[in-house]
Parts: sequence; C-alpha cells; structure tokens
Amino acid sequence: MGAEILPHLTTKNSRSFSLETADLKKAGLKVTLPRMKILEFLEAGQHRHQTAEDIYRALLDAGEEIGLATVYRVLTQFEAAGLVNRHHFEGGQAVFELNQGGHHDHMVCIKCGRVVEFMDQVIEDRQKQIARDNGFEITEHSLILYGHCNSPECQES
Amino acid sequence: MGAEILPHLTTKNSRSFSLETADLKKAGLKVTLPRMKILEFLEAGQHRHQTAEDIYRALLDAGEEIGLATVYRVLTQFEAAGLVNRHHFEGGQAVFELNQGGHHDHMVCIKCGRVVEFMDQVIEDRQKQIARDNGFEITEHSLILYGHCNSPECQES
DNA sequence: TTTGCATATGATAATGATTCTTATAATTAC
DNA sequence: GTAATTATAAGAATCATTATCATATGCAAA
Ligand SMILES: [Zn+2]
Ligand SMILES: [Zn+2]
Ligand SMILES: [Zn+2]
Ligand SMILES: [Zn+2]
Repeated sequence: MGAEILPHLTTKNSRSFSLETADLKKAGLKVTLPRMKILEFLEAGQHRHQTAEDIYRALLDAGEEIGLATVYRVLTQFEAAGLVNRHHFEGGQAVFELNQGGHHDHMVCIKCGRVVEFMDQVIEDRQKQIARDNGFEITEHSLILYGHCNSPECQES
Repeated sequence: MGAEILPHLTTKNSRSFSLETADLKKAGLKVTLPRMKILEFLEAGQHRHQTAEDIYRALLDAGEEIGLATVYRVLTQFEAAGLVNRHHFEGGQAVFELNQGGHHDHMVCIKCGRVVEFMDQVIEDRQKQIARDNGFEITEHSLILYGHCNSPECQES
C-alpha cells in the first residue's frame, strides 16, 4: 500500500482511527491498511450500496495501492464478521454497505440506479408468520422492489 | 436433436402438442425441437425452479441432442415472451419456472434446497404502498425467505 | 413436395464477476 | 527486535452466462 502520511492513523484522538481499529479487533481481524481503508471508505458519508469495484476504484483514485482481489476478500471477511451486508441487486455485481444495526430492505430505480431503503414492520411480521405456517425457520430474507423513481428522466416510458 | 418417435408431436389430439405449439406461436417463436422439448420439460409435473443446467442434463439424459447455450438462449426468449420466470436464489445459478399466471414469492431451505411458494396479499399491498410513499412505480419485485425447513435433517444446527 | 432463405442450433470462445494460488510483505507475539 | 503468523497483490483459475459462427432447420412460396 502507499507510503503517504495517513493522518487518521497517527492522530491519537482521531475518532475514525479508534472506531475502525476497534471494529477490526472486535471482529478478530488484524489491523491492516487495506482493511482500514475499506472500512474508512464505507464509513464515509453516502457510501452505501457500493460494489467491490466501486470501492477498488475509489481507493485507487485516492492514490492507494490495492488489489481487487483484496477488496473482495476483505469484504467477505467483513461480512462474516457482521461488519457489512452484501446485497444482490439485479445486474451482476453485489453491493456492500456498512451494517449499522437496523435491518432494512431496498427499492431500486432501474433507470437511474437510485436506491431507497425502507423497513416495514407489517411486512417483517408477515414474513415470520408465513414461515411459521410452513414449518420454516427464517435466518434471513431479501426483499427488493424494482421500478422507476420520480425523477423526471426516469418518468418517460 | 434425436430422431426417435415423439408421440405428442404426431398424435393429432395430444393436449401438450397443441398447447406447446400454441404457446410458441403466440410468443412469435418458431416451433423448433429444442423449444418444444424445453417447454415440455417445464410443463411436466414437479419441474419447477430448475436451473438451465438441470434442464440441459435432463434433456441429455432423455436422449436429446441439445446444447447448453441453446437452453440458455431459449429460456431467455421464453422469459422475454412471458412464458417463464427467472429467479436468482442465492448461490450461482438462476432458476426458471413456467409462468402460470399467479404471482408468487419463495421460501428456500438453505440446507436441503426445498422451495415453497407463497403469496401474501398483505405484503403485496404493503409493497405498493411503500413504493407510492416514496414516489416509485414498481415494475417487479423479488422476495425470498431463506432458512431451515422442518424436515429432520434440516433441523440440526 | 421442393426450394429459398431467414432463423435457430451446437460447439466453442469470450466475458464478467468472483475466488484461488503463491510468492512477498506486513502484523503480532515473544 | 526477531520469529511466527497472517495478509497482501497479481495474476491464474473458476463459474455462470453470453457471443460468435459455420451448419442445420423451419416455414412459406412456388
Ligand atoms: Zn430514477
Ligand atoms: Zn441498504
Ligand atoms: Zn430442508
Ligand atoms: Zn416459484
């Protein structure tokens, strides 16, 4: 990885430093630069539902030296550790987002790609009930609504 | 393709002959042996949620000469024509099933692979409402519940 | 029926996303 | 600090699916 100065790694009372370090250690993962950088990127505002390649490209653009395989490997480790969630929207690549506790589902605009998160307790409860009725014990679920958002460009048929 | 006798293709009042032929013609597709065979296979009982390879293997085992690429190509055409639906459960291959009109969602046992179909109007309505509230117009959706079914082998943690 | 031609097929190569391999490098334990 | 462990980058490998292309087939006109 690059040898440039990393302020958040050297500033003692940096919030992000301790948070990320703690997250990694708690997950039983060694603190390494690629892991820090990926976590840092995901924690930065508005970086939700990113593909592995999005993250890879962003880090390259930021001057980091990192391999795509490493991004995939680290994301898989983060997922196993419960730090991130992986979703498979239609069309190839999986997207990743920081697991910030609250479960939510997704609505995806097939025109512009905009993603809206939602959580509906009625649906959640209903799913549990349906599973129970069928002798299933649900461990996870995937609910994705596809359609057009209300932005002007996405309205034309 | 094989040259063996095909009763349903030669018996004038065969139900499946006319149905399949009509389905293909209605979809604007030429009636060819691979298309007939794939449609026939999907229409046969209990052949739901099959991967392209499942279908390919089954046809090979039945003595047909068919290519995997053809199976994929035909399934994609069937999907475009509304004859079949494609679902992406976790774990690689997409599964296909005949579109028999009624929409349904899926519950998948991650131990044994059993699939249960369900449709819940409360969930369906709720999805529409959530979309409306967010300025989305939903064109389709995917709801899959993953967990353990109640078969003994699937109960052990 | 035969024939003509657009279309479909099958084999194989190519693709795109992701994972594996391995030699090197970084991190932690002592 | 040094050793032992674990992680990394690069590229090869894999898996599902799609594209290519030469040949074969379906269908309709003659
Ligand atoms: Zn949009
Ligand atoms: Zn999300
Ligand atoms: Zn089961
Ligand atoms: Zn189904």
